[in-house]
Amino acid sequence: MEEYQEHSLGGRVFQKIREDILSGKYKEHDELRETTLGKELGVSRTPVREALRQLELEGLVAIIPNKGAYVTGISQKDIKDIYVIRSMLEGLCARWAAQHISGEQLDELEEAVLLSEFQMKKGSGFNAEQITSLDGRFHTILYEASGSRILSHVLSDFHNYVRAARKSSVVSEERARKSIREHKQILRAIKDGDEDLAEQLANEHILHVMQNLKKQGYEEM
Amino acid sequence: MEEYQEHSLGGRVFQKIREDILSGKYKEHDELRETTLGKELGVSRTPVREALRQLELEGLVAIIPNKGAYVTGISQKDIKDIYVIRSMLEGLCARWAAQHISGEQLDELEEAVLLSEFQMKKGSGFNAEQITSLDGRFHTILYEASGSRILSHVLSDFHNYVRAARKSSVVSEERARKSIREHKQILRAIKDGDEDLAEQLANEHILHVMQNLKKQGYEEM
DNA sequence: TAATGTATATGTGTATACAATCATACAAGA
DNA sequence: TCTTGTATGATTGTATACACATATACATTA
Repeated sequence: MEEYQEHSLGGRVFQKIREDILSGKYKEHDELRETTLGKELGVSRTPVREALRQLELEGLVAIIPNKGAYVTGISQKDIKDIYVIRSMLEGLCARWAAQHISGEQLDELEEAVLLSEFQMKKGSGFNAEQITSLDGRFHTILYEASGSRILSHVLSDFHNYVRAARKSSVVSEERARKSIREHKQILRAIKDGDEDLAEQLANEHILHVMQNLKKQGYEEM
Repeated sequence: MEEYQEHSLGGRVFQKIREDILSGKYKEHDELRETTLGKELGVSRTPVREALRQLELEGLVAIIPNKGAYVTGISQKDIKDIYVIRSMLEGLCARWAAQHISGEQLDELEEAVLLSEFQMKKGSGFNAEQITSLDGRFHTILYEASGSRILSHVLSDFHNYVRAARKSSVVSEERARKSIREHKQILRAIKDGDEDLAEQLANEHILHVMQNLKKQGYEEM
């Protein structure tokens, strides 16, 4: 389904601009000119336009007809709101996953957790990049396991939104360890088919991530 | 922010195609050819392409590179899922609204409720169109009153998604009456600043809408 | 007959051209 | 000086042209 985003120019332009907005390269109220962006990325206006229209739908860009496209960006409050919403929906997701998950998906979840533990135990290095990626993997599998296209879609969107924030979230090795432990508990509950526990744990897991984020200098939210 | 959607060709094409998918004119797995759509709507391929890319992001269309765009549509299960998710988020929304709502927004909510009651009491006619519109208005104001751009965005999206379903939802005059009464109670709780009650009532309100939907022949979900 | 290669047609992907709109600068008049 | 009108440039909106990918039909060959 997301093939397009990877293979086409327009898709890559979309991802690139989104990345640049989320990472802070383009700041609030910056004007995004089609020709300029096109030149920077080495493409014509057409794919840039398509990307900007998509970004508007995502709420990262505001388009004023016949005038221009302006960065809306994402504030600290937005991130906080997303985590609150996510905590509720990840709970629901875990509950549904406990009902619907397939054997194969269970295996994939196990693998993600085991790989995470392996990466941690490998000690010394503590590859934040890898840990973040595996964390994303765990959640993505969980989304699909919910059996709900809609829920998966929303949660994936949010996940993307806060990716920038998440990078700084797992840098703490201590938090990473706890996070993996929590993943393990969620997995256990889902395996046991304990919906209530799975929901509660997943809910708390996100709240913990949020609390950790606050500690790391996002307290102005 | 949504100016673009109204004034530009691309925006209107987007809305038109979305409407046609949600209303069932285009069915699951139908292929949407750019040239064909362009001819039908009297525009060139360019705005059609932009619209299709946006629809892909919304999940209503799947694009396979160099092949075509296919309708994904929205199943009964999708609608059911949306209502479950909405019931949680509308609860959260009402809670936040109870905290943040402005005097002006309170007035607008009151007005929406009063107009609804007026429409109902006018008896005889029972303008479903009007009632549905006012229901949408009530919720939209509530979304904004939450003070959360993110939450408002998500809920608006869902609202749009199930608009087709909603039309058949309020046709029952009895349900319309109850719905308005529930709106009134939610408004009261928000006015009193009773967050817990507002959340609970809004939550139940959506569940009631869903139950009503089931009664009306969506039981295969 | 079945399999494979080639030609052709259809549709998408991207670039470019042209039209419409908006912003700015500057000049004329009150 | 301030306002208003006009010209000019820049930028977006839309249409079209061309390049590329894919599917289908048909011919060729084993």
